[in-house]
Amino acid sequence: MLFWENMLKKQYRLKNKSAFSATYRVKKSFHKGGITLFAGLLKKDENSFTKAGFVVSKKTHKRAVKRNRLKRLMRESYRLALKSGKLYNSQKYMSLIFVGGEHALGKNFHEVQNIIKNLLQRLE
RNA sequence: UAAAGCAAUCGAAUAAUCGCGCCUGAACCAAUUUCAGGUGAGGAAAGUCCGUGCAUUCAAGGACAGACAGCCGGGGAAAGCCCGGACGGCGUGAGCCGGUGGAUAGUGCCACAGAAAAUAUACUGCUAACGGCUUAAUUGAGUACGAGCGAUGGUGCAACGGUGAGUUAAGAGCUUCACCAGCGGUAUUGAGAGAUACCGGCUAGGUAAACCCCUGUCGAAUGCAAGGUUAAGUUGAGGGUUAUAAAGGCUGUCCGCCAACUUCAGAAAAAACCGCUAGAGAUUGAAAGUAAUUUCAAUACCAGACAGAUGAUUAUUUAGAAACAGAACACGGCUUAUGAGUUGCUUUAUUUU
RNA sequence: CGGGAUGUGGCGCAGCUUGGUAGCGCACCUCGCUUGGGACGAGGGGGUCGCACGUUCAAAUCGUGUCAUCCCGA
Repeated sequence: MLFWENMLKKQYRLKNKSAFSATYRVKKSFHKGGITLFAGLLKKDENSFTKAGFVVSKKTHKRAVKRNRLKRLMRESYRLALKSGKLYNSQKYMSLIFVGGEHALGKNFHEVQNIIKNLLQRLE
């Protein structure tokens, strides 16, 4: 389980456009507190990494600083969840996308962390 | 002490734990990965309002359009840029603001009101000095017909210089006078925009952020998702390429120029690398200049991503809780947003000496 | 990153070119008609013209700046 220590380096992130649209096409989503979680297909190869993407749309807020802030909080929450092993069933999927909405913008780190944790628990 | 004005500066700090992009080196090496070290957002990175570099395509050249600038001098690659000055406006003041050529080149517009809104004398009016007429019969009285006048006119942002006197039949810049405004000329002064003084004639409405005129400047289009390289197939190869007309392309239009057609083969999507950061740079010092700025010397190399790196938590401190805000090819400006402070100079008011 | 538009009563739109009165439809209020309601008829109210500064005698209209929204291209 070495890769946990190095999680969210470049190769563990969801990157290209086709992978994003493929994940969206599954239409498996959960919503809580302004954050929406999209999950992709189940893994075919157990050794491949689960890739995660974080999205905050420009329509959510105009200022780049506030969008970046929410993205960083979501990424940090996911990283800490990985580190402590509280991933539940999320690693069965090839890809995960977290989409930040308008209601999640004002929240601090602990609130975001609880939301992410709750979303991960609901994955089957 | 209080309130202001201008200029400069700063754009949270420290520690611990967990993390990220890029570069260099080492280990293992096919790639990955690991370890160590270095480095890692702004004063506005923003808005994209101007101007450049750079790149590609087109362009023989010319004409007309078109765009931009608009007091003077200087700086600058250039700029709706900067500095110094002039003039005008605002403020008790320190200071601040100004797209500031031309209305005598021409055209247009100036609602309502008002006689009239720009060729003033059509209208309302004033005048019996002069001519005429009536009366009386020398002088006088009447009459606005001729003639003279431009003062009077409930307006309006604005009424063809203003106020006051003199002159007159009534009147008037009427050159008769005083002061003021405006125009022209001369002299002095200044590098110039201008300033000051004197003289002259007697007067010219406003609007050019209405069209426009004048002076000056400007190859055009597209923007790093430009554009180039890697592997095959990012189209290529062969023939034709005379004339006229229409459509098309080349710069917005025209002159002008290019090109047109056909045959064969091919045409799914994505990726990596270069461009990509050594520069109209940065910091420090010296010199020239009122300043903008320029020159010289020294020092160091200081983000380069591509779903896109600076974060999270805890503790302490200022102020228990820190503003506005995130590089995406680069640079010079402008504009806008911005918390708590600090420093220097200056002004006004009050109090004390 | 680049380009183009639009902001006017509660809603949807005119008016801007050529500057002087802000208008239309729906909605709202009152009255009439009706047993009552709707429809219809008559009357009425409601607008900082996104915001700020400027030009002008005068600005929704002209100029500059700014804010917001929408669309398009790669």
